[in-house]
Amino acid sequence: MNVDDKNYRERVYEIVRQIPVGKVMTYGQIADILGEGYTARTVGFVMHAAQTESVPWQRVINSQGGCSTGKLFLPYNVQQKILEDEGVFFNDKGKCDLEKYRWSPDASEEEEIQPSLFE
DNA sequence: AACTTGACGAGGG
DNA sequence: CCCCTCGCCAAGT
Repeated sequence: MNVDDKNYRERVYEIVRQIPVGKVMTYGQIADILGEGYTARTVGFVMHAAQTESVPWQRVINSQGGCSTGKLFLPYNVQQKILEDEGVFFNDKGKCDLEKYRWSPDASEEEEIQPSLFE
């Protein structure tokens, strides 16, 4: 039952570690995968400490397609810079096209083999 | 044990 | 389309 305690963070890290280069996920998206009881705020809180957990924390952005790193911790758009370096394009407003870069774990996790792909 | 904070998000103006 | 408000939850004081 209490499989969670503080292990829900591990679940977050596991999910984030699966995000491929050039793709991103939103806090709310991850919270939704964790299940009921978890919200985007919680995921954001976890990600705050993710930098020391060897996870591609930069691939998690807000639902608006921008980086919420808050300009108070990092010099400035460090996260955006890294993502741009990974191939994610941001417009002059600091937003990227989620429809294009959003990634879902079950999309390539559970469907690891696609028979009809060779049709 | 209560109050405050924060890498969020949806909705209304 | 931008801005403000309110709701949500875990952690730190």
